[in-house]
Amino acid sequence: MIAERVNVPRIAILCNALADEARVEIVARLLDGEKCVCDLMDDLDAGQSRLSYHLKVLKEAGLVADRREGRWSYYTLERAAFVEAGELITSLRPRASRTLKTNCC
Amino acid sequence: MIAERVNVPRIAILCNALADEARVEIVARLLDGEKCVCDLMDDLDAGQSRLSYHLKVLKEAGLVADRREGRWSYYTLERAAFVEAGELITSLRPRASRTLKTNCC
DNA sequence: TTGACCCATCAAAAAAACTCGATACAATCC
DNA sequence: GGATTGTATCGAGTTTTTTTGATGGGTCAA
Repeated sequence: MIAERVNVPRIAILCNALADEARVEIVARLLDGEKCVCDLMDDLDAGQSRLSYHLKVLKEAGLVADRREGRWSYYTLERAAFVEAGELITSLRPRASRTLKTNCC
Repeated sequence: MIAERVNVPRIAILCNALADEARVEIVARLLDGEKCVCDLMDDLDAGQSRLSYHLKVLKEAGLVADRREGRWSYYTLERAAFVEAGELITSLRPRASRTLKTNCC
């Protein structure tokens, strides 16, 4: 049984956070570095409450962190969570098909 | 601009398919090898139409393939799609923080 | 203090996802 | 043939997610 070695709830949470195009867009924009909500409103053109909502989903999944400075909230990507997500996806990857010739001997 | 290098729609489709615990459970079970719907009904205990529905979502995302044999439909994981998913997640991973000391010199 | 600004949160509406039972269909068995 | 089995699909109902506009809190500048 390999199934037990899979962290099902965590995979679902992380993937759920990345299941919406708007949120993936946000992540893509944050690859350029820290941004405040108003920057993101310009980049994507989305309403403020909509962005706040999606940022909250990303934050609750642990994929982004926020920092307040005066009136602004700055968001950044949480690198560790993306590393984790990659590892969890890898845990779902079946080993190479046995129908392929082995390349030994 | 790094954002343009990210395949936003594909990430959303793949993650959406893995955003539901039932579907991740199915994938986890398929790690043990090909199974028919009735096998999965036993493993998870879920109704038949529910499983068909989730299998369809997984199939449309390209994560599983099916094969008909007589009355049975056998499902398997599509390794390539999981490799792709891992790469796409990696494309969202920010480079290591600049605040860490570089380990050169 | 007043007013402008950035943002989080709320309530309501709209849209999408999910579940369940029923039906349909093809393959097998008698 | 008729009955049974394994599965896909449909429709209705429910639940969850997403969007939108409104409200309010905190910050800053005049």
